[in-house]
Amino acid sequence: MNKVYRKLLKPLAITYPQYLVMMVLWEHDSLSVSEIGERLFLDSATLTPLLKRLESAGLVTRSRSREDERQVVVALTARGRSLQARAGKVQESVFCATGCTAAALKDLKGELQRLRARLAAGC
Amino acid sequence: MNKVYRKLLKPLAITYPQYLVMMVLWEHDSLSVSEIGERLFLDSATLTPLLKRLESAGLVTRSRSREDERQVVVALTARGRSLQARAGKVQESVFCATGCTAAALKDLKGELQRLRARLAAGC
DNA sequence: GAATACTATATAGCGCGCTATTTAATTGCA
DNA sequence: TGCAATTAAATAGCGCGCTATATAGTATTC
Repeated sequence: MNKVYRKLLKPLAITYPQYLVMMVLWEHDSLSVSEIGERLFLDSATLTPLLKRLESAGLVTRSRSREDERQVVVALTARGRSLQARAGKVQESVFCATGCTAAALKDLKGELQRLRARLAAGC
Repeated sequence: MNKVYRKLLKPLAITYPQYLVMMVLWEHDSLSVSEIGERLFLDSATLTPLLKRLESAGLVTRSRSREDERQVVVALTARGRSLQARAGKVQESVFCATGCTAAALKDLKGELQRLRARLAAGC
C-alpha cells in the first residue's frame, strides 16, 4: 500500500502519511493538530514533526490559535492548495492498482474499520 | 493491530515484528535471513537489526553458513524455543479481540493477500 | 484569586520498514 | 584460470508511529 503510494507521490515530493494529512486539509482547509489527529488516528508526537516537514516544504502554515493558545492551527498555503490538482491522478491510479471494484473496496474498508473499532475496544 | 499485540507481548519483552520472526522460527527452527524475509515480506535491511536484538535477548543465534558463507543462519536457542509455550495465549487473545469468527478472519486474510498480490503486480 | 486539574502541543528516544549503497562470497562464462 | 556478474547480508540514513515525559495555556474548585 505504502509502496504503491510512494511511487505515485514521488513527483509530488511528499510521503503517504503527508498525503493523508493534505487530503484532510483539502477538505477542511484549516484544522488544529488534534483535529487532524482524530481523523487520521494519529497523535501530536507523530503529527508535529510531519507538519513541520510540510511547513518547510511550503505546503502548510502552523500558527498558534488566538482563542486558545494551546492549539496550533494548520492551514493550507496557495502551494498546498494547488497541489491538489496534481494529486488528482493518484487516487485513480491506486484504485486501478487494486484491481477491485468500487463496491468491493467499500466493503473491505468497512470490514477493516469495524475490525479496528473492535480491536480498540478490547476483548 | 500492532497496539493489541504490543500489550500482549509486553510480558515476553518482544515486539510484534520480533514475534512474527519467532513464529516463523518456531515452525522451522533454523532459517537463513532471506528465508525469513520471504515468509514475512521483509528484507535484510529490516531483519538484520531486528535479529541482532533477538540475538542479544538470547532468543536466537546468528552464524555464517558453512556451505555458503554469504548466508547467515538464524537458529532458536533453548530460551527461544521455551518462549513458545508462554506465547500460547497471545494468538488466542488476539483472536478474541477481533470479535470475528475464524471463517471471517480467514476470508479477510485471503482478501488482503490477494489485494497485496495485485498491488505488487502493478496496474 | 490562588492552587489544582485538565488540555493541546512538543520533545526524547526507540523499533520498524524502506531506498540506496557497500562488502564479501559464489557463480558463470570467455 | 581469471574476471565479470550475481547473490546475501550489512550499513547509512530517513520518515513514521509509538510511549513517556515536559511545557505551556486554560478551566475548575475552593
